[in-house]
Amino acid sequence: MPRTLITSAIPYINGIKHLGNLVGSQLPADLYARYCRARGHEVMFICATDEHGTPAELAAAKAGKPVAEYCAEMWQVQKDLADGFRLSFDHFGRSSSPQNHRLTQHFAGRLDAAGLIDERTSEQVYSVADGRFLPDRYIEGTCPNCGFEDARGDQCDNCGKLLDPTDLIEPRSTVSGATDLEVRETKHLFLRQSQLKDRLDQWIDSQEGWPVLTTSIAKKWLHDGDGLQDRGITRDLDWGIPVRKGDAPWPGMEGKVFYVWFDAPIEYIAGTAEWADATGGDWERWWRTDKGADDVRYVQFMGKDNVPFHTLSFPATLLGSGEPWKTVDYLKSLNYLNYDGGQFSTSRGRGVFMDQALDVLPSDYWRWWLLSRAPESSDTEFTWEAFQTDVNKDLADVLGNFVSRVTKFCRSKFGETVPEGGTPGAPEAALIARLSEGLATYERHMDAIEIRKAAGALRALWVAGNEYLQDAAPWSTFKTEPEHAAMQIRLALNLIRLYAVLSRPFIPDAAAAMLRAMGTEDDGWPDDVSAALAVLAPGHAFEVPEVLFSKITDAQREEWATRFAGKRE
RNA sequence: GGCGGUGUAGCUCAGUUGGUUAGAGCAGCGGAAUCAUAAUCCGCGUGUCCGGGGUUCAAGUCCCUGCACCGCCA
Repeated sequence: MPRTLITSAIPYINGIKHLGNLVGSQLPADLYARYCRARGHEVMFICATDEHGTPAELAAAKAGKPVAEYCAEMWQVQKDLADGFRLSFDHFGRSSSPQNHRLTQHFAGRLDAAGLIDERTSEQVYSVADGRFLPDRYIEGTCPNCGFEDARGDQCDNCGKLLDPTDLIEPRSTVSGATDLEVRETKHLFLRQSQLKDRLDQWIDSQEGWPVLTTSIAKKWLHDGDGLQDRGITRDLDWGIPVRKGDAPWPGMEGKVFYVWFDAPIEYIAGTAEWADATGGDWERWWRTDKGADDVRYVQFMGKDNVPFHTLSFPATLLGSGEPWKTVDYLKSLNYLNYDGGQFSTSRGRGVFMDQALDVLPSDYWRWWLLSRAPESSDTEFTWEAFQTDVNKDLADVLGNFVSRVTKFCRSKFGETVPEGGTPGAPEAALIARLSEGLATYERHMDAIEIRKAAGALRALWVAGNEYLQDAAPWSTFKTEPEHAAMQIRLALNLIRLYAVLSRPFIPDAAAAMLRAMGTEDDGWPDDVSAALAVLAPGHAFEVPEVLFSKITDAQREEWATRFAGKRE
């Protein structure tokens, strides 16, 4: 049995994610996980919240809560939303877990033992009133270049000039507004990625068939300018994983934590360990090639902004450890989803956020639209007009109506059982041939994680059913040859079950409703279309389901377009 | 400023390693059917493939250059 390890980029703890974030990693990862399971793979699908760092601390402070409490609450919020979108994680972990503490410290210790860690001293701005060092962008002041009063320590938003925090006139902390800032020396650990440049380069060259987007980004970072830069992996913060060398203290690094980008990807492994601790499973057989993971295929999903960390930083950690860790085999990166001519904006509340989306429509609507229009080769655009017409057409008209017309016709002519009689002929053979070919196409695209193409292939299968029905015209044959009509409609009823099975990765709820209506639990992936279309035998009872997808009206569309146009607090 | 991406039918986008008359879905127009959520099915596209050079027997597909939009970085 093939074994597939799947991870989705882990969403930051701070706030609810929008649809662009969702379609960038979690949703396509879920599609693939569901597909692999349906094809009989042993699947481990891991996601988590990314909880460390300054933004989390500040968000907690704003909410008036201890950061640990804030994170625990927001984890639950994100978990519930993930459930709402039917994201089928085997485990949804937390980067703040004890497992991740242990593993992160372990990796740091190994990297140090391999001579890949440097201690370097630098100067950073310290806020006496806040009792902490401030990252550059949390310092504001007057721009020395243009006089803009709210320039940040890294750059002036008004004139665009790049700044050093010490350039600012009358600098202040954005955390507290304090002005008693001073420059202090501080020591940090650096991962010597530059030492691993050639190994990483080779490793990337050895990968087959990665998307151009992925390799071009990685190659750029490897070869651009002075090449791959060493990276600071610690910070002067309270909230995070304490710097330790494995189980031992790290002299001189007391009170410091690992940088969020060092510990976040390690949470993929730690999340699996969390799963193991919760279920009694074995996480090492997914991650250690010396302990059973050598036959695992590991696939990662992420937005394009995360590519450097997954092609370089995280592999540097794994390879640099000198231990036989499983590295990614295929990395699926996605572009951005834009919202109606601009970007989604968390701060301005522009666009649709996960909670709002579920508020407005069932998850299948979103899953289908986002996946079937996934931003694979370029950024893509969400508009309410497109969403309405696409969803109404694909889901309500083509698939939903097929289920309706078949079940209702059968009920009125034969009752709510699969009718018997009649003999399939050439049109039925042609349909099966066409479906077999279409199924192969669908599988090929899904195997390759070509999401839009897979959605198109699936839709084509739905269309094939409508075309068959149109040509077969059981409403017409029923008048003269009722047995022939019975055969035709029996085939059509079986098509509903087949569609449920094949569509399930995209629209799990609707698929479950279809199976329920067909009165069957047989959801096995079809090896043979002909056999799959004979599962529901004559005499088998079914029910006419509720309308699977009601249509989005113009009034709804207009209301939503207005509601989500922007300015949420 | 540096880097990367994008620019293909009204709209959203496909177009493999350059190779027959450039495609899909939606929208639009015409028709068939009436089982169905007025849903379905069939037919219909003379597009400067952003502009300009170049390489080639052959370029949307490679090279140079210009323009436009987007993003990232310092």
